[in-house]
Amino acid sequence: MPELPEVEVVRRGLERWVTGRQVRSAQVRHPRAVRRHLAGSADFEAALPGRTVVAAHRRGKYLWLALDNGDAVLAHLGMSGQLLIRPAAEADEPHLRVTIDFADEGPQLRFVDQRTFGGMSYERGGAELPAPIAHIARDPIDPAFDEAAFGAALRRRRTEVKRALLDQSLISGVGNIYADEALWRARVHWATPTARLTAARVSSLLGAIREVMGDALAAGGTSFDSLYVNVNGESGYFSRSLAVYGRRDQPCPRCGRPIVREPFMNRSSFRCPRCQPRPRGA
DNA sequence: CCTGCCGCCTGCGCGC
DNA sequence: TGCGCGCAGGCGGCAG
Repeated sequence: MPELPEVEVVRRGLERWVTGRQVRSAQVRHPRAVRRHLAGSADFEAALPGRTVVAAHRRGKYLWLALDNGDAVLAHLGMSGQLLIRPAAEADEPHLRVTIDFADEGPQLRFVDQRTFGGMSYERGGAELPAPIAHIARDPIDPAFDEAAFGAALRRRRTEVKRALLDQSLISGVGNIYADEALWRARVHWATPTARLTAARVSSLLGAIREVMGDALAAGGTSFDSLYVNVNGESGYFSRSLAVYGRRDQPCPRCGRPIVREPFMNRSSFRCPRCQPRPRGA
């Protein structure tokens, strides 16, 4: 379940191992992996040869490789996606979806994705910011993130705070795990109406989001310093330090009360019933 | 425009 | 043992 910190680790890996290299060929191994590329697999494969990767960018959970002609390769890891750097001679992974080879005959870039919620597309003119993600808000560790504008927009919403945190057009990069962790750190109940949040509470919540992501990034930052780029949310490097997510019936690290799991949008929310009491009327 | 909800996918773990 | 089901969940698209 890659969220912002995991995706940023992948971006750094791509920056290190792929920028400056010229593509020789691209192979789509499973058409669903390029379903967002409306022109189809053959068009995706034809667009890449000869192009040189000039940068690796990220916004929220989206990644893109800027190319020397102003175009870009856009990628989203979805639930289970991985971008791997592997020698061409290495055996295929069971869920290998896309392969990109380079003219230098060095290691390939492979997109592996078990559940195929993720995917890639070739975006003409997308080097700066690919059109399909123009609606994605800046993320909380982006220097250009506008805290005041975020607070105002958040409090204008007529919804619950966790729904708002998961809305990538309001703030990007936050998924179910870090939403629960940040809400716990800020002692906010997931169902708190956004309209009822004070500016101070929004500021504290944003601080908690940055903190939990910063911790994750620090923990994960060591795993890309080798010949591979890897994301694996399930066995993730950060899962050990989670306070509430997935910890039903286990003691709250702060007060010891058992963590509760509650249904939320056909999924789950985890919280401490003492530190994060349900707001009146919610 | 705004908000809420569905369905896409696959593997795993559980209960019967 | 084996089967079926619930669960994991980001996000585009659509309904109201």
